[in-house]
Amino acid sequence: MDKRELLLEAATKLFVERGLHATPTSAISKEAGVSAGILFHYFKTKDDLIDELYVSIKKEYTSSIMSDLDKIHSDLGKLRLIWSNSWNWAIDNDLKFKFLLQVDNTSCAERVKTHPEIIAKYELFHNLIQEYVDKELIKNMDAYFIMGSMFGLITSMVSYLTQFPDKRNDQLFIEQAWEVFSNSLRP
Amino acid sequence: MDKRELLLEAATKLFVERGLHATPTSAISKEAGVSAGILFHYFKTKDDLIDELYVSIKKEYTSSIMSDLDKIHSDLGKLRLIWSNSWNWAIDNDLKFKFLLQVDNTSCAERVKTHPEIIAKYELFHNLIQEYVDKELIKNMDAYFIMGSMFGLITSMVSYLTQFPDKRNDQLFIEQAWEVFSNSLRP
DNA sequence: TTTTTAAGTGACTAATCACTCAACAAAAGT
DNA sequence: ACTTTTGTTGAGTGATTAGTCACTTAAAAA
Repeated sequence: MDKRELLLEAATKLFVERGLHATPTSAISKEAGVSAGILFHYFKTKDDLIDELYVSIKKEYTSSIMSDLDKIHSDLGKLRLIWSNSWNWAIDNDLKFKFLLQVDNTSCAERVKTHPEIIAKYELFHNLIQEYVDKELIKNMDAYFIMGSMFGLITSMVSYLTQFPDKRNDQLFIEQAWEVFSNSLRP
Repeated sequence: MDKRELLLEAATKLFVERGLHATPTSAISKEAGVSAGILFHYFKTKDDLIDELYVSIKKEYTSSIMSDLDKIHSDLGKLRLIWSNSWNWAIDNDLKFKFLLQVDNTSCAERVKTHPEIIAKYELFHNLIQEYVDKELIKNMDAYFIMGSMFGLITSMVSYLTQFPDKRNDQLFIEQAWEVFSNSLRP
């Protein structure tokens, strides 16, 4: 078992449960079942661990929302796939998603948001949105604003589905939620 | 000058700048220009300070978004006022808003979300939304889902306006943003 | 085989932290 | 005037924490 990975997993769990400020490194290594010292072999400092964890989860998220797009050929179909990819990933990885929410609005996210690989993924997403704007499939506004609105709606949907898990398989609900989302972007 | 208030203000600033986990109580009292001990005269513990800060800001926010509603008589006008109240408050109080974002997704928000005064404000808001749903002014979905969508969109709009401040007075932008919002709720 | 490099341990430490407390100052009561 | 209550200080304390280090084990490289 990769101890680095064990540490990242343990950190995710504890950070979400207790918050960054209430999770000592000793608790992380204990939860991971490894020695206290090894954490500082893989990560220079605690902040370094937080940064790397944030980057790796952000990468995973941004990758997963763009997956299987090539299998869909209609334009709105692609948008709907991104939408469902997003909330599906968030629900399947709720600890990771909660960690993202917690750190996204934090100063330590600033340190990290410039990471080239993450910027690249966002550019990809941005270009796709811009394409839709150009094709007049969605409202003619700044693509970054539209991306933000998407994330805002997806985040609130995920929070709702976390609170009411039985809605996850409620096709009527899913369809209505999609309508809320797609109506908001309609030109 | 009320030292309790000075402490809360200093805490807001530092928590947003450095994060909860990197802000010692000593830094808070220093920033507030008061002695280290007085913090524990007004707040039992550091967590208590965080809780009280969160509650007071949340109260202020929930109050302000519902203000002046009685001056408006058309239904959609009221909804639009809530919408603009929200992002105006968030922009005028960006530190406080950032603090809310940071703590909202945290385990320590759980401790506090049950606060009766906050629940009361949300009930008020919830009832208004439910009224709109009943009048078929907005989509027939669970009012809590709709509230969540509203907050999601408002949050993303505020983030955007924080990044591009010159858009704040761009009437075309404001109007389009309102359309995004109101379209999303259209029945 | 021998040497070098990397992975891993856990007791240890220096620094930091949340929080206390004895002393004092200023109102507020009486 | 005197007493009580409340606000305020900052040095001090014990506990906790991030991070180190001397050392062990394992695996590559030479």
